[in-house]
Amino acid sequence: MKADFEKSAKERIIDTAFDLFYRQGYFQTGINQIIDEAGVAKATFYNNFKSKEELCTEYLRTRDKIEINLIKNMVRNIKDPYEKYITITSSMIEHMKNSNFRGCAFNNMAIEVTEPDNPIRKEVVHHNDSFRSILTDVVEELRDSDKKYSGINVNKVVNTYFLVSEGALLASQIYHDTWPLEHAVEAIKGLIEK
Amino acid sequence: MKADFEKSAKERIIDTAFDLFYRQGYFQTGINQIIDEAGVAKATFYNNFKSKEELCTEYLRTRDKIEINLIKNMVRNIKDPYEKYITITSSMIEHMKNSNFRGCAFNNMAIEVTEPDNPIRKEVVHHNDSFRSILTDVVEELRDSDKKYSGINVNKVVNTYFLVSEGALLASQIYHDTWPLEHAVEAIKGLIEK
DNA sequence: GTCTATATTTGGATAGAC
DNA sequence: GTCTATCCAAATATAGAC
Repeated sequence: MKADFEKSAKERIIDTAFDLFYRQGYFQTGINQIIDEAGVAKATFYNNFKSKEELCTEYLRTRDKIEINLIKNMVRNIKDPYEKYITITSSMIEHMKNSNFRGCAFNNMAIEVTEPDNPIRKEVVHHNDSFRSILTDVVEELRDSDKKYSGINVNKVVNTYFLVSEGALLASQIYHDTWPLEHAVEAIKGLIEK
Repeated sequence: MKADFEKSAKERIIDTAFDLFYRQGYFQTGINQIIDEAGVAKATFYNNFKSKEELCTEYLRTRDKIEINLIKNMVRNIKDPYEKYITITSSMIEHMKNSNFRGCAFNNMAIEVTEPDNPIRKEVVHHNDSFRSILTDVVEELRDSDKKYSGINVNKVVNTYFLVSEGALLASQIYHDTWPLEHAVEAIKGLIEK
């Protein structure tokens, strides 16, 4: 990780957006605050980004790379397929505590930006697709790991897992509490017990 | 339903907020647009509401009454307990199509308004509690309706049902498609089949 | 209670000097 | 490329006449 003074103006702007868009939301964060905290002049901002919207899509692409890599590394570092399956959801509990229960940066953004065809929303869909793809790999590996899991219908389990985890992340944000995620862990255990 | 010209200024303002806050979002809807479309003067607005935030809480209280009544009436008008259980989620499919996939007005609002202690968020939590309460009634009635359902663990089913339906509503909004809700219907059927 | 007019701040975005 | 200064529109909210 570079120190701040080693970073280009563009990197500092994206770093700042990373924090502010997530914590405060998109429409509650103005360009003026971003350039103040990034320590750049306004003209420098518009020299690097043609608009606030373009900054947002670049920010989301950066965040997607980071978060997807984090999940992939986490999955790679766990040997037991069942533990992989559980940890994808259980690890969200600590994440929510650390982020003051701000939930999913991507889904939050899609809810704020209401127009379905906005480029920002395409990044959000892409991130959800990537997450579902990881889920599919993990559930397939689980199914093939032991005879007792051989009856798993991968698509059905992945779809329900996805809905439960998204719902739990959202409910945890609404209630400012971890109970929805704790219940989600129990629910996804139940998905493969039939 | 009163005609527009019969309504007070306050009623017309809330009607307008009802439409605009949902369709455009809270921070993308300004007071100026609201008073224009409601056909009232700005001073009339501030004579009836002390701030935009107060309008929002009153709007949410109005919407909560309407939506909770709709669900309660729907449940009341269905005789079969299993059909009640299913329809709570399946009816959301048409709702999403009709609203251009804008999802849940309450959860959207809580995501936009980031401060956990904001009065607006208390209305959102209250609405979710009311929905969970209806779910509990419906699942209890299902459990008591037939011996084959007697093994249902009401709390577990309600919690998972809640997460699946919230997740499906959100995913349907993100993907601008009904598939998450269609899958959710299948998933909640599975919850009581064990 | 409802109007017009305005105060004040902030939004996103640009011009022109260096 | 980075700076200061500025433009213009829109935001929330208020004052004062009728």
